[in-house]
Amino acid sequence: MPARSAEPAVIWSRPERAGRGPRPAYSRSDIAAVGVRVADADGLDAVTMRRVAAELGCGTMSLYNYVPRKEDLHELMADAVMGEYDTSQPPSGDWRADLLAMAYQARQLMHRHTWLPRMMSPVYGFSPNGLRFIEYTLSCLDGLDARYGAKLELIAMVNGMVTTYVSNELAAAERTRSLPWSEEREHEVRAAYLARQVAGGAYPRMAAAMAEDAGPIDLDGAFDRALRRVLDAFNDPTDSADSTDPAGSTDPAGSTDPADSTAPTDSTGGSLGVSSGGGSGT
Amino acid sequence: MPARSAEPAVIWSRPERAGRGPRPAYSRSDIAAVGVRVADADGLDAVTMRRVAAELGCGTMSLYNYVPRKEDLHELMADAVMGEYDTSQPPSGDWRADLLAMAYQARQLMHRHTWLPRMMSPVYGFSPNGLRFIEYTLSCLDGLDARYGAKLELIAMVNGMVTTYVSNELAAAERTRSLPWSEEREHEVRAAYLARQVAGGAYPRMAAAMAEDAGPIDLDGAFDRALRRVLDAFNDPTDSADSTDPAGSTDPAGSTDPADSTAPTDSTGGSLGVSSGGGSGT
DNA sequence: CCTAGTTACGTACGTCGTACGTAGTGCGGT
DNA sequence: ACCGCACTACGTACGACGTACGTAACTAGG
Repeated sequence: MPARSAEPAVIWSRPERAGRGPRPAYSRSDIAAVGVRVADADGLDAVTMRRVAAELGCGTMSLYNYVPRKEDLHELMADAVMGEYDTSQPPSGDWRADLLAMAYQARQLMHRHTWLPRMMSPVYGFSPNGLRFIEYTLSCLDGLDARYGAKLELIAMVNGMVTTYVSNELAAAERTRSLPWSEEREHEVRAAYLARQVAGGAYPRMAAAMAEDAGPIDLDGAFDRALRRVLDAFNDPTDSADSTDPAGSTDPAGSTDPADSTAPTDSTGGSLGVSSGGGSGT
Repeated sequence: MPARSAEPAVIWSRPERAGRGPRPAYSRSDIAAVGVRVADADGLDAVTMRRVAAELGCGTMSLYNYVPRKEDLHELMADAVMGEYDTSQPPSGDWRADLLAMAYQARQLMHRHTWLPRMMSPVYGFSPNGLRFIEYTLSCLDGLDARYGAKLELIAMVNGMVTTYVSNELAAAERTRSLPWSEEREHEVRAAYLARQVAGGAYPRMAAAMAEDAGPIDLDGAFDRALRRVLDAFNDPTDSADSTDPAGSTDPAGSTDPADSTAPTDSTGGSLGVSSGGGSGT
């Protein structure tokens, strides 16, 4: 990836329409819609500047007038699908129920747009529809006695769990299709490997797990219970140290890392939100 | 990405050393170590076949003798860092405490290798160290009366929560450094945008959140409590519908999606595990 | 010892994001 | 009115990337 020139701003901070030149031929939502359509149809990797520009009906480089970086295209897409959240119903007064309902909405959203979990990443800036989502979710939490920072963290955690859960679901679903070498062959090879490893006797429990008849685990139920528990955990601050205690309870060790347990400061930013990019490091 | 030729197998199913030709100059762990080193130093995106081959001391295409696809390189890397799990201590007998300890180990692991969360994805096949990790964690759960499928799901859920949590942590940490345009400028622009949005009055709660003095939220504590709750949730199957009930309780709606609430079958595969790739779609 | 299968690796193709230059366009200020 | 400039449009091109392919060297099993 070549060096970036300038222009720090998140895309939302630049106006969609500049005053001076000829009027833009396309709107942001046009572009976002194309991106979403391509991603839905052929996967996130198919969303290239060239492809989107072509489907939009313009030259590749013209797209850069609207979207300075590909990352911004992703942000547009994420914002677009977050517009699908239904925030019309007023909060019921039961914040647990409302948050759970939002979680299920998120799950459906990710089912409709399976590329969404891949770009779920906490990001500093919030998109318009992201703000709308957060504001609504916060309104669901009005009955919860906590600081907004904590509420945002709760929302982030719930969103993260949904992402985790849906990722598992989707991975299981994807596995059954879209193998170039037929599902059986793939399964066969992997199962053979696993069986060989397990046959050594080093992994008796894994062996038992494989042998287990695997009646349909109530995945939905498990997810539901876990979610409710997390929600409850933010309500009453009872038992922290239940009875027993692990090696280190609240924050064991943590020495050799950079940026270890430091600084949960600045609670408003970086809590949740959908966006892309995801810093590589350095 | 060009078309793939053949060879379905996961990398672990091919022997490291073939009998016939000259002896390979490097081992898998050599390669994995280089990949990890590069990723730790310069981010996951810096892990290219060329770079790794160069640092390894061989031509680019020679690397393909060891690693048929870049994805497999990632798998090698993931396996390598999963080898850092300490599974030497026998389970204490308190599975909650043990699982919590493993969660903290995972957190530290992701702090040491910040690229790890990005390739955390449930995958069908398990790497050697992944198997070791799962086997050990399952042994921690010996005292839990549940099917192995459920236990694997629990492990997956905990891992997912850790990933979510650490991703949040890292995003907050990364935000403060590694901006090409100086931190202040970035913050300034984003804050300006956010303030402008919020100033409209459409997002009163977000405004309040921003105005909040943001004393240090007990992020660690919140995570710890949430984790413990989830763990407890898998123990006693009491309250599903606590008192109130959201719009849809166990599985609301779910209509327009492909692969909606179907099929949690096959519990042994696709539960957890570290790997890369992550299907794009289609 | 032979030969078949491996390792080593340079070259090359197709793709990507995107910097840059040029030409055309229409609004804002005078 | 008009003029200038900021904007749009977009072709070309560069430097990555993953990796297919062909060739030369090598070594273990027959």
